[in-house]
Amino acid sequence: MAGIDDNVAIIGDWVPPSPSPRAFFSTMLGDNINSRTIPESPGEKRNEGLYLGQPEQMTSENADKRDGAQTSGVQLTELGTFSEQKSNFRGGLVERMAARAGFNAPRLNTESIRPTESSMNPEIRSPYLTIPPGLSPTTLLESPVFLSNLAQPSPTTGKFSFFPNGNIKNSTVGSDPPDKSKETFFDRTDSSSFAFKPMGESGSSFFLGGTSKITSATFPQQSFPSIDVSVHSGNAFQLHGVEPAKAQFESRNTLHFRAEFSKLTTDKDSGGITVADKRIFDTVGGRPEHSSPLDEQQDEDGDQRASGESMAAGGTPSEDGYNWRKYGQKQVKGSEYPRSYYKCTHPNCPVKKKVERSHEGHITEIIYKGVHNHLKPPPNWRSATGSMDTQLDIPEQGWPQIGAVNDSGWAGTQKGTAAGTPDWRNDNVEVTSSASGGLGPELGNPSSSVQGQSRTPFESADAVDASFALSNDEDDDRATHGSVGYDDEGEESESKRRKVETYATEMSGATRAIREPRVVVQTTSEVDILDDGYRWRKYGQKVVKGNPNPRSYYKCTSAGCTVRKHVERAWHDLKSVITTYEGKHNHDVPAARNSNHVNSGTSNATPAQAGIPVQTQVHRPEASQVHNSMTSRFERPPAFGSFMQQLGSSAGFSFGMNQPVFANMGMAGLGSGQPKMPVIPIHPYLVQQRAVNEMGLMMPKGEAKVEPVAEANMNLSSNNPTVYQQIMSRLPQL
DNA sequence: AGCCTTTGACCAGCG
DNA sequence: TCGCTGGTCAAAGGC
Repeated sequence: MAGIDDNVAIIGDWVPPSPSPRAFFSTMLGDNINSRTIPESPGEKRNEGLYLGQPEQMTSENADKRDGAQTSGVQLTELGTFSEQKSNFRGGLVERMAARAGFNAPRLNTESIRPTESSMNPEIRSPYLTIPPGLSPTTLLESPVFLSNLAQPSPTTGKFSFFPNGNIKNSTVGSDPPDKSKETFFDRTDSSSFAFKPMGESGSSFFLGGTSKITSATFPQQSFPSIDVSVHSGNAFQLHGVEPAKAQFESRNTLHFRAEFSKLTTDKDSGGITVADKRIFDTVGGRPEHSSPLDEQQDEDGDQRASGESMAAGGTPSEDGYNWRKYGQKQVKGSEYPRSYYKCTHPNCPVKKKVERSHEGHITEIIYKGVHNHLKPPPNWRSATGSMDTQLDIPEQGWPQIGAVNDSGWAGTQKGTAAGTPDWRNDNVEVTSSASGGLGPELGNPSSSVQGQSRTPFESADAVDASFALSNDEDDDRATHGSVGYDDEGEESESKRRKVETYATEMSGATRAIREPRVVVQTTSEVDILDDGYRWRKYGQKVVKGNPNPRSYYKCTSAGCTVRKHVERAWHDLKSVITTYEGKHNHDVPAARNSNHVNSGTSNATPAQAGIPVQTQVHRPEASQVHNSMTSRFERPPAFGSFMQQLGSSAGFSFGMNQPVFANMGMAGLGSGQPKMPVIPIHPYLVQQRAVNEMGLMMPKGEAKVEPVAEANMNLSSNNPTVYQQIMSRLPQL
């Protein structure tokens, strides 16, 4: 298989571990991608191909710039070269990681890899998943591209939805001329083999492409969609499939969706794939937009855009099924487009979302925050997305929370991992596990503050990344950030611990004045403890200097409860999410969540029990004071498991959740002895994110990453045609 | 009348 | 303390 080193290197470099593209493809193709080399010349289009996922590229405007007509397997083939390129870019960290991991990590020069236009521009943000009007973010995540996601509800709706129209077939992104390797790849790819036909329309095919795209490539047995998704949600994440560019996984209660769907046709002459159609889905809007160079002129882009825009702006129910009220708009620094702020119109619903829209009306980024505490509006209010309602809106039963991972949903996956399947996730279940079960026991002890760390792929076996720290100290965030990072390897643990202890939260002045007990929870995984069983209302978000990742501030919504927390991801340790609790306890975890622990299966087990390496460090006894019980808090919300089960049952397919996607996928280069990919924790919203995680696409936002296409999903379809079909048939019609 | 968008002002965190 | 920045508020207006 692909060299482990490469994998490791990539993984290490990319904080969020994910199967290396090379390994992945190697496995899939049955060929050693490593052997394939492509002449590199920075600035060449081939780079673009690699970064199909780039945000800008995904946009129609960018599409024009590109040789969009042709795509090739360049990305795929080039994956093998990523390591080399990337190392240059972040060599230091990578090397350290590699050293830690005990292997030699090839260097990757991410810069060179990046697309010329956007990637090089720091200002440019990685493209997120753009969901077309009519498509809810949910839909996107649940799209065929993310087969694994099929079993997952939309972040906001909890429903399985599909693309309004279009099929997802094999796809490739990039404008580079195909090379042999590419040809081989694509030749082998059966464009029709992976035809994903949503109920809606059959006419068009969608491809999720690289960086800003979700590409679903068809493989003989498996299809590998490349996903470029940025999701910020309880655990935000960005996936950049093929696109080495960036997948960012932020542990926040926000979701970023930016996706571009392109229809590609195989151009054997060129040996590559031609982008026949590219569509950008606008979450807010109701329908997909055609942005591909080819179609752009023809389609009613403008009209659609306008439509979508109006829908969003108008506050009409978006695809997610909820109603939103725009309460602000601002030009955010560093963002090319204005950001609009929306609140869920439902009374007392804390959910908000931020939408950045391009001048053309394309939604370039959507960030969801919070969890709906209510059911969706009547169907008639909703768009055709066909979202499901009750399942996600489960205030009482608990919304889908991370905790339930063990259940039918992600838990299943983990179980598979635990089972010994050479699934990288297994070992890395850290967050998920810890969150789901591991944390419970550890953090559950109110009497002691605990810092649990899960191991990251990069770290040595005994090392643990996810760290949960309880700290009462007041210090500044900077300390925390430092602690989270990998900067100090050998002393990392200790250093982190110390830093964490000194972690200071900048809460509101009032809060600070009170100096209430503070609990700092740092997780390597994506779990930010957002769904710790309590209900939170986000009351602020800000980007703290020194950390590109915004910090979200939450208040406990329980009457009389003064507990607050803020969640932030360490910039240098993208896997790490720092959650700081502050305030005292006057209530228990909401009944809905307390009952029925999702974790009931493995989740109840400690991380160690679950096979998840966890380190715990006692920091502050005070932590226990936060709320009444830390245990319940850190235990996975019961809802999730139930949620997943519901999904499975309702959807008529149960495989998805428990299916060890990667195991099945046979993650190349991810042998049992290989470094493990961290599993993304499931967030309230994160069912879908989870899917992304499984794909191993999570990457730090803004970080150039070489990511394989969405393997997991692909695998699903190919390996489980029946299930796939079932799912498809059961998907709501748009 | 109700709901939403627009938009300037305000607030709070941060350096 | 001031300026910058992001997020929110709230008045005004439109549908």
